[in-house]
Amino acid sequence: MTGHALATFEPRKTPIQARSTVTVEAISEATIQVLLSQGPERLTTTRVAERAGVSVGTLYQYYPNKQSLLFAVLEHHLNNVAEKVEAACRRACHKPLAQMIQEMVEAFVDAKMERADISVALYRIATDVGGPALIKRIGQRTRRATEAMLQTAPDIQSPPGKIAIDIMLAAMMGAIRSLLEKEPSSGEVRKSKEQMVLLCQSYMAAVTANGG
Amino acid sequence: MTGHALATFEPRKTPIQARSTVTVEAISEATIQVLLSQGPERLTTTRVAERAGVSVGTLYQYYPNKQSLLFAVLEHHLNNVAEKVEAACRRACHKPLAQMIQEMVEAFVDAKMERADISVALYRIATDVGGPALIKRIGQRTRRATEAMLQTAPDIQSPPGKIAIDIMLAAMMGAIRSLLEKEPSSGEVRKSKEQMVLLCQSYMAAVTANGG
DNA sequence: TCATTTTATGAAGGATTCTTCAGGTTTGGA
DNA sequence: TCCAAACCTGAAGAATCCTTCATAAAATGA
Repeated sequence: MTGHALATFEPRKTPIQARSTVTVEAISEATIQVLLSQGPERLTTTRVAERAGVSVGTLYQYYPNKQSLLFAVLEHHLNNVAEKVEAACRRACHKPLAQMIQEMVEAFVDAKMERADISVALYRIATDVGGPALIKRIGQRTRRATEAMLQTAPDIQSPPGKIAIDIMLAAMMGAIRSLLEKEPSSGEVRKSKEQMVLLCQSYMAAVTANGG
Repeated sequence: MTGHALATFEPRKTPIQARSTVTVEAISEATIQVLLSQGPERLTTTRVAERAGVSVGTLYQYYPNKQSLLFAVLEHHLNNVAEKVEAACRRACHKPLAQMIQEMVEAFVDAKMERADISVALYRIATDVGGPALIKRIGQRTRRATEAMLQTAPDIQSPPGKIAIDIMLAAMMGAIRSLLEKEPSSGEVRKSKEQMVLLCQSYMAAVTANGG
C-alpha cells in the first residue's frame, strides 16, 4: 500500500459497472478542463461535477475529498510519463551516449506533449498537499532509469555523478515546462526538442570526458 | 503605467509615516511565511494579518484584494532577480564566452538563493492570475540582457539563436528550482552551481561553434 | 420477474473566506 | 496645546465552498 499519510487520498470506491467507469473518467477529464479554464482557485467539486455532467454526490462516491481528486489526476499523468521514459531508457541501453540521450529526451518530451493540456493544468496543482512527495517519488524513478542506462554506455570515460544526472533532468524539465506554457506549434516543438537533445548531449559529453 | 488589466493589483494607498512602512513590510513578510507554513490553499488575508500582528482592515488599506498582495510580493522578488542578472550581464560584456556564462549563471543562482524561502514560497502562487504574464515579462528582460551580452563575445563563430538562449535560460531555471526545493546545504549549492555553469557553457559552446 | 447491489441525485448543514465600514488611536506640525 | 491627516481595529455581511445523507433510479443475475 501507499502508507498512512496518503490514506485520505485513496479512492473511496472502485467502479464495477460500465457506466461508473465512464463517470470516473468524465470526472477526471472535467477536472483538467476546469483547472485550465478557471484556475486552481476556482476549482470546485461542484463545478467539476457539473462539467462532468454528474452531481456532486456522485463525485464523492469515488473520491473521499477534493484533494484526492487532484492527487489522482496528477498521479496518473506522472506515472504515464515515468513509464514511457523508463521504457525508452531500457531500449537505449548499450547504445552510444549521444543516442541514449536523444531517445530519453525525446521520450520525455513526447510523453508530456501527448496531452499538453494535462501537463499544463497539473503545473498549477503540483505544489499542493501530496504533490511534492509524489513528484519526488516519480523523479527518483526517472533518475534511476537514466542512471542505469548511462552505466551501459560503451563510449564514456567515467560515468556521470548523481548530481550531474539530477542537473540534466531538472534542466530538461525546466525547458519542457517553458515550452509547454507557450502553447507551441508543432514546428516549434520539433526545434525545441532538437535543442534540448543537444543541451543534454553537450553536458553529458562534458561530464563524462574527464573525472565527472 | 502597467495597463488596465493590472488595475486591480495596484496598491491602494502608499505609506507615508514610518509606522505604516513597517506595517506593509510586516505584511509582505507574513505573506511569505504563511505561504510556506500553510500553503496557498490556506493563505487567508486574516491569517496573514494575524501573523503580521495587525488587523485585516489594515491589510486592506494597502492592498485592494488578496491577489494584489500576492502579486506585489511576486513582482518585488522577480524584479530584484532580474536587476541582478542584468547587472551581471553588463559587467560580463566583451569577456570570453565561458566567463560570460559563468557570471550570468552565478548571479542568477545567488539572487535566488539570497532569499531561498521567498523563491520557494512564490513557486506556489506563480500560476495564479497575473503571475504568468509577470513571469513572461521578466523572462523577456533577462533574455534580452543575455542576448545583448552574448553578442559582445569575442570568441564565438556565430551568435546563438533566440531559441538556444530561451532553452538555456529555461533549463537553468529548472535546475535552480529543483535545487531550491530540496533545501540544500551550502556545499550542495556550490556543487550544483558549478554544474549549472558547466551545463550552460557546454551548450553555448555547441551552438556557437557551427551554424547556430 | 424480483431482490440485491451498484450507481446517481441535489438540497442543506456547517465551516471558511473576502471585504467593508463605522468608529477609534496615533502622529506631525502649527 | 490642538487639529487634521494618517493609521488602525475587528465585528459582521455576503458569498462560496466542502461534504453528507436520505432518497431514487438503474443494472445484475437467479
